[in-house]
Amino acid sequence: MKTLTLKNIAKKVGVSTSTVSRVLNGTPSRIPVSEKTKRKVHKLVKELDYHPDVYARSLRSRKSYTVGVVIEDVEDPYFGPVIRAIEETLIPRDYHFLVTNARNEGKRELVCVDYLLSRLVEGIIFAGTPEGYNDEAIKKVTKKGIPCVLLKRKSGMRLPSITINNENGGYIATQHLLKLGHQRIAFLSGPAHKSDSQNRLKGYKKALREFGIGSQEKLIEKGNHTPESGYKMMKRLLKKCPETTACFAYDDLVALGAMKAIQEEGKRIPEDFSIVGFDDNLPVQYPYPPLTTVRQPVREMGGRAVNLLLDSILSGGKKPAETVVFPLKLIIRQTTKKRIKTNCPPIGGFSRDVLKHPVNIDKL
Amino acid sequence: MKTLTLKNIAKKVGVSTSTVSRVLNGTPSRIPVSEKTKRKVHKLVKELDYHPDVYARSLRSRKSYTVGVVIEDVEDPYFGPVIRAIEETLIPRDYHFLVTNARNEGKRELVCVDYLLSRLVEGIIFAGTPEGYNDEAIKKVTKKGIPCVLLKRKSGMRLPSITINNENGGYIATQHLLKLGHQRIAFLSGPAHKSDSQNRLKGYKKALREFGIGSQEKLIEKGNHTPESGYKMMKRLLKKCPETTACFAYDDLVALGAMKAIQEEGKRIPEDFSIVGFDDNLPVQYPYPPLTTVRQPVREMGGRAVNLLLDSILSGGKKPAETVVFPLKLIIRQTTKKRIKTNCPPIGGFSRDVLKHPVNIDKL
DNA sequence: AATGATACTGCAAACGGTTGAGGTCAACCG
DNA sequence: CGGTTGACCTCAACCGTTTGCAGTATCATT
Repeated sequence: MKTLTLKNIAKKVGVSTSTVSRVLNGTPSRIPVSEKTKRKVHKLVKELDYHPDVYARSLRSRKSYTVGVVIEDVEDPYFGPVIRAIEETLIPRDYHFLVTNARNEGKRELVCVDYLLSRLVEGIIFAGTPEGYNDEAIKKVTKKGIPCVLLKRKSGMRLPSITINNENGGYIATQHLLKLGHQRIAFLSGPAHKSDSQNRLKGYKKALREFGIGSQEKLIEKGNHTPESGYKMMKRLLKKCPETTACFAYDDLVALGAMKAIQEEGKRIPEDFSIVGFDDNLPVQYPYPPLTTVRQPVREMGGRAVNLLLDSILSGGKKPAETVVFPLKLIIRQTTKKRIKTNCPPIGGFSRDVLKHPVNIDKL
Repeated sequence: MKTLTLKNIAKKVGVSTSTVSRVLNGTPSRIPVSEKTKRKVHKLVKELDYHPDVYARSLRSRKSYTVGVVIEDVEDPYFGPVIRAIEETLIPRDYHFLVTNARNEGKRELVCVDYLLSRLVEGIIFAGTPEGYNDEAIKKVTKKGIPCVLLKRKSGMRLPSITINNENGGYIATQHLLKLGHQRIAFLSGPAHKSDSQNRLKGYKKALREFGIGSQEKLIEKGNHTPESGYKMMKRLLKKCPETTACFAYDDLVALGAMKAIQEEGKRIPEDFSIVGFDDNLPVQYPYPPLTTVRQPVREMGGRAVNLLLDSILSGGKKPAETVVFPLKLIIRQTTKKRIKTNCPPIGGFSRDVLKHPVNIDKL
């Protein structure tokens, strides 16, 4: 079977390959093609189901119509929806993509990038921040003038980025608990050096302040973002401050671990203890009880990353380094509940309404 | 900056491009190259960090050194490790891969396959069985003489396949519960028409039979593979047969939903009720309590799929349609426990030891 | 010494497109 | 009517490899 080429089409229509090519590529270099030939070519292309050869095309034009994606870790369920979103946004814009896996190792990003560059990708999305990351891979790419977009990827470089408002996330989570009447609210932090962690903590503190409750150092536990860590943190916390009735966890996995510790200590969720997570990955919607959490609009974020990148590619990389911050949404499920009043006096001894200024309960 | 090409290398070494090409490709068509030139070329290639242009190479040779992967649904966390495993096995064998997402829609497989074929992939792994699947996509590929491997992909075609022994999985899960002294053991089935479901059920029945306990229709619930379904099945079950003390769930998600129902009904896990799941996806290791489950060796399966495919490609597709069945392993965590004897009489009224033959307790 | 085989190496034609530099023709301008 | 313009189209070079074919040098064989 002969392969179907431009030449075949050209011969059948009765024009040169150049013309057919120009019809197919929307006539670059301002050379017009008559409507009649256009129609004839398009008709035949459709009839014969002709698709130009990717390799020939890219060899000549030195373009790949492809963008690369460096995923922090494909085994992390967080990135499934990211990939899906990227795919869904890219295809309609006539681009394709190449996924690579940094395996959660910063230095593997370089391997990924080398591969992508050898494939002549026209842009790269860095999705997520692997451990031990640095900017080497990103620099290598930008140095070649290839546009990058950072999606939840930390970096010291000024580049278009997609992020979330971690502070606001911490704020709405904590506010929710406060509105339910909780006062002794703990924060189970992720890695202390991570900015995510720091910002969620900021929001947590801000909410407490606004409700006239100062933050207490002893209610803030530090760990990392695993269930084991959540479990340990909660164990420590309950030993130290058994009167705690609620907590905001760095993320859903931490929350899952914490829930285990809470229930092990004989407390019921949410009757005795309320807990809020962060992320809302699919699988955490169904532990018992289903987790109240702060949802990231992952799909939208992935889509936006693609659009930012494509705009940058198509405009010749002359776009400013826009940073898009996505809003977060509290998803109320069944791990949070109104605090049952006990004879334990409220913190500070007076009601919220009376308070005008934050009080640091450490001093009381 | 001039791009580094074969010609540059050739000129510097003082030979023709043909020779350099032959050095790099291990002399096809049995044409020898002197050791001296080989050395010189290799040295220079390393020094200049030359990598042949993928597009030129593929255009000329009509080979892509690439295999395609059709993933049932990238959002399903099951496939993260699959992708990782494929990657890890492929790279050392000097191949690359292209991932496509069937989005859990059978007919989208065709779109994926078309894309992969346009990229001249040399083989395709079908990972997972999307809903509404049929063999059209697979047929399209095999018709072109391109090797396929099926990884947990159902199909009516005789092709190299990677599967698990579902019956054995059902067996070891149920056996575990039986050994703990449970007798009224339920099975929360997945979609009844799925062979996975049927085979796990078979194993379940077999174990019961071996322990001298017949299976009871009323202890078998039918649903699909979601937590919601697990929740509903368990609710129904506990209403119908409150004396049930254990269950084997179709998969981890079903188990998660079931756990919710169990705990809502005031039963403790595992003190009052034991439960075993299936799959052992990462995120289910940390609900409260951590789930006892049947683990699939996903990594190994992915790796094996790649090796099967590559062998088939390199041998020119003359390999037989081998089917590899992977063993399953029971991972005992904290949702299963020895049954506490109550005054509820054992099924059949006599002990296990006395029984030589299976008894259908429906008849008792 | 002529012949043949063997070990290398180079030439040049592909592979299937893209694209800049003309070429033709009709319409339009002064 | 000569010259310019714009629309439309073709020529042919080129992208960076691979590979069939042919060529040369070396060496053993008869």
